[in-house]
Amino acid sequence: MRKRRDSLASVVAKDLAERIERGDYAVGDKIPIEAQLCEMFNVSRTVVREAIATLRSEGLVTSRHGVGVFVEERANPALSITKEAAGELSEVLELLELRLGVEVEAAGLAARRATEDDLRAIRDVFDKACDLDAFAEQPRELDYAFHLAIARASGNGWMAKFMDFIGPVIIPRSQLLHASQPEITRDYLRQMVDEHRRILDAIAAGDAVAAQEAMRMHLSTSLDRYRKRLVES
Amino acid sequence: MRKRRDSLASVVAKDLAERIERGDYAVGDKIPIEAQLCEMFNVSRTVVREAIATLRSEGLVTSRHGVGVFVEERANPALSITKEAAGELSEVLELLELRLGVEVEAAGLAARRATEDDLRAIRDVFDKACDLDAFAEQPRELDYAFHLAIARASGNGWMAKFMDFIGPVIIPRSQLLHASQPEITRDYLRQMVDEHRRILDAIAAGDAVAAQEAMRMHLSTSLDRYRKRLVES
DNA sequence: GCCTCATCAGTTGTCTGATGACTGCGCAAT
DNA sequence: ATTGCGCAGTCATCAGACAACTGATGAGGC
Repeated sequence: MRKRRDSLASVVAKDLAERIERGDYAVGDKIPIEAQLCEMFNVSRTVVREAIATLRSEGLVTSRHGVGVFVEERANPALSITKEAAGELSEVLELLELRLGVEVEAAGLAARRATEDDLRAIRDVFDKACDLDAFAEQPRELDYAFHLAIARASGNGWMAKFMDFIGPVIIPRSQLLHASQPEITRDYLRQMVDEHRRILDAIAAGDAVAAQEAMRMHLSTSLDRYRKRLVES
Repeated sequence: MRKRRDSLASVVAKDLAERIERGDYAVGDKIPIEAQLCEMFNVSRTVVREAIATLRSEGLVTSRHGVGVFVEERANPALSITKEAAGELSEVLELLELRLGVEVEAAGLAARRATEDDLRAIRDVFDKACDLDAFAEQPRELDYAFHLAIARASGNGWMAKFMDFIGPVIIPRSQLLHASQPEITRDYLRQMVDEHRRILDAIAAGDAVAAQEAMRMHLSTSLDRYRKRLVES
């Protein structure tokens, strides 16, 4: 009985998207004209147009003025993180696992490819975090900056983009997430710096395997901390 | 003099998005009501509503019926693959590197967590590809299906989503990409089946390290094939 | 004093009808 | 055969009205 929850426009958009995905309308096909859609869904043109505006912004269709609306070959299934998903602790855990895979590889590539500039950038961030007081103030931000610098040093644009992508989740702003995060002690920070140093050294030495291992170790530790947190709650 | 190129709605949407990104309206703030926006941009309500529908679908704002439209904290810088990027061979290469990192991890997780059903699903796809004639007909599709099954077996939703995400690039439809792909010989298919078998066996045996290594080997091979192709062209 | 609930103003959601703008196609003129 | 024109189909935009929802205010009962 919760039909009021979703607006008509979004219902129509979802339905249309489904039909397109299902292949009812093939790529390149023209979908029914506005008037027909109005009749199909028993809604006004306003609603239909808003629904199509949504699909268009998602790249599922394109409108051609005076001609019609056509199904687009969608090359962007847009990997996106929704708030709800990011709110679930278990989802954050899974995201961390994904991140581990990517970053281990990034560390390996960085060891092979990092330029002098890349290394300097990584070292800069690392040095900043060596000051435990500064590190304690922005633990997540500095940690993230370190990892981002490595992703950049991998010379792989997608990895850098990927880190941008999950950044907002790693540095959570919502209270919910903060509450569910492990507490940060002085000892923990020291350990972090140590782990960072191992990664940095391996990359600087150009030892890809060692860099991968160090990164895996580092992320596994924080993954375990989260896991413990999860079973506690 | 290109004013006719973009629809009013998209112009308004872009402008509003810019203002939001720029911080004119802070997260949580209510943006001006529809009537005011109409006045600001000198457009009708239809246009404003379509623009807002776009922003909403992008997660930049949320509408609350009877209250207003509010700026969302957008946690999705939307990792998306654009057509142009996917067209560049070098970009495909980098995407493959990213994929390698994710899939190596997925294989390891699958070895630890795969259920009976998961294993059956992987084996089904593998068996299909064992018939070299069938494999030759849809080499990329079957290979992709195998990898997708493993990602699913990892028990990590994000990894499965990630594979969905890059699927369209791995199974390219555009002529451009096909032309730039390595040619597929009978020998190559046999080798693929062999590599797949190693991965499958390791996962079935629950040997995470072996699964990771097998997967890394498998993807490295195809990465090398692409690299060779790149220097040739 | 405090709680309950009806009412109201403000805002988004939906509907309707009309007009403008653009495209593709056929047809006529050359 | 080519060119140009007009027409029908379709999307884009406008204008106005009403419906539905929310949050705040204030009246009334306890």
